[in-house]
Amino acid sequence: MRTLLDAGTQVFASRGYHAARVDDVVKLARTSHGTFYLYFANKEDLFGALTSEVASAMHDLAEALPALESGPAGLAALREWVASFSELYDKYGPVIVAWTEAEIGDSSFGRLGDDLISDLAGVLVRRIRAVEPDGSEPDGIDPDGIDPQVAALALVAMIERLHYYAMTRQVRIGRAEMIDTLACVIHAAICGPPR
Amino acid sequence: MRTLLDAGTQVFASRGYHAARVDDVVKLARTSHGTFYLYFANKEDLFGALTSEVASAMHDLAEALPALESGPAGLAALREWVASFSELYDKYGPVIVAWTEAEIGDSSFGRLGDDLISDLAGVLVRRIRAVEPDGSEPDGIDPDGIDPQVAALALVAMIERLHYYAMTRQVRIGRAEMIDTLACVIHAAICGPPR
Amino acid sequence: MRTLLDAGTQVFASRGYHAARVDDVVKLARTSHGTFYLYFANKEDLFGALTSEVASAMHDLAEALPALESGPAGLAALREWVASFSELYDKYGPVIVAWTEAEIGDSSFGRLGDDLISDLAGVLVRRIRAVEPDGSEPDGIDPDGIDPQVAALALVAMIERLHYYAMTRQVRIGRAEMIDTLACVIHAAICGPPR
Amino acid sequence: MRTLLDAGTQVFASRGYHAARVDDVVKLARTSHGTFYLYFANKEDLFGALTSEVASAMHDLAEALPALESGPAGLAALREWVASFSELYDKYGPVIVAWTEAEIGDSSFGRLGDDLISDLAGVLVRRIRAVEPDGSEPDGIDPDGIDPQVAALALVAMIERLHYYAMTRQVRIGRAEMIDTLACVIHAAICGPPR
DNA sequence: TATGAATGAGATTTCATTCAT
DNA sequence: AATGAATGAAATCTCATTCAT
Repeated sequence: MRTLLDAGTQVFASRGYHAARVDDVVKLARTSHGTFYLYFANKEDLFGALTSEVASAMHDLAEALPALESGPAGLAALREWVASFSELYDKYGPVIVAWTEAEIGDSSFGRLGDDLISDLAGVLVRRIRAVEPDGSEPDGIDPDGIDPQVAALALVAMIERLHYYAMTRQVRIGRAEMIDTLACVIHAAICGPPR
Repeated sequence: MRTLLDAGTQVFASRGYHAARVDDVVKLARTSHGTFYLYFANKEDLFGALTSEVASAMHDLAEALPALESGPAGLAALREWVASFSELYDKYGPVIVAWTEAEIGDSSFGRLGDDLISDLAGVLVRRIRAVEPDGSEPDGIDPDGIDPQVAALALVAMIERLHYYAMTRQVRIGRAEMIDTLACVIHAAICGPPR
Repeated sequence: MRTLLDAGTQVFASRGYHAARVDDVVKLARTSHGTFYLYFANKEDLFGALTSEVASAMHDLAEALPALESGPAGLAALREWVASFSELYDKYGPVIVAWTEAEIGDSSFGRLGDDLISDLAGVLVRRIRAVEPDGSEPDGIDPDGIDPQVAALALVAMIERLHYYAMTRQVRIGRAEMIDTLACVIHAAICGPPR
Repeated sequence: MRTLLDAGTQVFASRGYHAARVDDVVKLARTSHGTFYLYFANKEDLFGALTSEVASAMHDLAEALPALESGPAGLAALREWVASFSELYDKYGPVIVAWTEAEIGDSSFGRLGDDLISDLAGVLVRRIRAVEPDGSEPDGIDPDGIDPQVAALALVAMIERLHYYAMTRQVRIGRAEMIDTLACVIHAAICGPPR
């Protein structure tokens, strides 16, 4: 069972969801087809088990997003959070990558992916609004015509996709540089530039 | 031929590369299997034709990225460019989405996807450097520890992925809001905030 | 297609519906699995094609059941009809036999089998009632407590099952004897004994 | 053991022999696969135990078939016997039904089914012959060209199959009507009509 | 050029049976 | 005696590709 989950993670990571065969998983787990179908109804079921694990970890991480404050302290807190995101991505990256692939052309996974992104974006929107609770002029995001919802989604997109690039592309991106860059861009976008 | 390319675009868009069947393409194009293999060596070949079309359009767009200048004029120019990106994504988005799926676990496609992203990021890096040619203090991206390469990749990630969200998610994102937001965040990140 | 139907008939006849494998059909038809699934969705589909052919032939035969008259002329007409039933059973027997097996534990076939029997019994009931249109004392079926519906069903049961025995058992039953016997028993049951 | 036999009866009844899974039996009996194979060599073995139980009960019933006498007394005795058949069918019907399915295309079961029918028909033939021991003109079955063997088989077919219809079809057949009808038709066929 | 029926390799799925505990 | 996880042979089904017309 655990063996199958682990084997599944590896196979999905290396071949992607669609190209992965139950046979690959079974061989890697050094077990039989019969055993596989004893624990999982099919490939999708195994994948679902993997993704829901990730989804809940991500949900917890989203909740942990700190209040966004101007100044070095706020930036440091944000950098800390981005670092934990990276750590999570290290652990679950392969599954997330396969997930982004699996959901294409298959709505049953699309739902999950949606939830994960929306979740994170939703928390971010609340943090953005908290920056300017009195309607005062914000330094960061230009108030004219910019929807915090869209901004949040854009920032989430950046975080997710840069990690994806880092994991899948041969372009080598340093861990620290990635975290610093993300934290700075997000902080600048929301709280305005360092003064 | 053109019919097959169009049908291919639609099919790859709705089912993804792996789940797409030659049969689907052929039926949509109202032609036969025989004809398909007359023009394309195989499924991959058709897909290659589609992606290289996208790749060259994207390459041209990357080259058209304007010089990044502070102030409203620079922002307006950038917004213009983001708008053309959106337009291109309207046309080629489905292929790009299928591409991101196809390349996972298949190095023959990985190369192309890499090129597209690297291309855009490369041009962006040159534009970022141009902002501060004399090594003077930049207002935007914090000079301490931030690699322009990584920043460029992060911004490209944001652009690409937000468009992807807008295309595939039920989350409705307004076209204008998306363009404004991307332009503002990029501009703020590189040139500093509007003063 | 025709080859597959014929091969199907043979295979269902020799191995029964449940034990029949698509592979058997394909081998006998000297074609491939691919071809099989080109014409039929699955084993059930092929079987459905076979049974509906039988069902319509049986329906026509039921309609041809003659009016039941006392005396040698009535008996002769009945014998004629039973003979046509036998002929039909010669042709479709294997399918009917498989059908009676297939419907067990599978309601989707039960429906068809039901229709066939009900059809025949329904016509027979009308013929029985016609024998005694004025409510006069019938010579055959005892009027006290005997439902013509049940009697009709009983006779249909006898016809069907005796043919089944003749086809599947090693007990050798002569064709002529079978027809004579059935005609006599039915005639006696409905019209009374020969005088 | 008894639990397994009972569970087997239910499962074979509802799904038929071929579609029945050992797993179904084991689950219904609230025991394990291991235990199943402790008592039975395999699925067929369990089925064999069930059918031989039926076969011996049927054999006893066949022997109990009364002498066939003309007149109300003979009819009453016959009705009594048909009633006991019905009772037995109530108990063993499901197994018999599964049996008729199992034997198709599988000679190892065919033997048993044959025996049961032949048994009953054999006794019936002796009873028919007893009606006319001196070769005198019988009132019932027309002596010209009718083989008592075939007639016996036909009547057995009717009895068996009508009970089958009653058990498996939605056509509602009243218990009393069924017994009356069968007794009357058999009696009329063999002993001639009531005078 | 164009067709589409046919192919068959390869993937998925089932389930009777075994065996270590 | 009893268990039930594990097995793997055998069945079902799919679809990219070919080829005779």
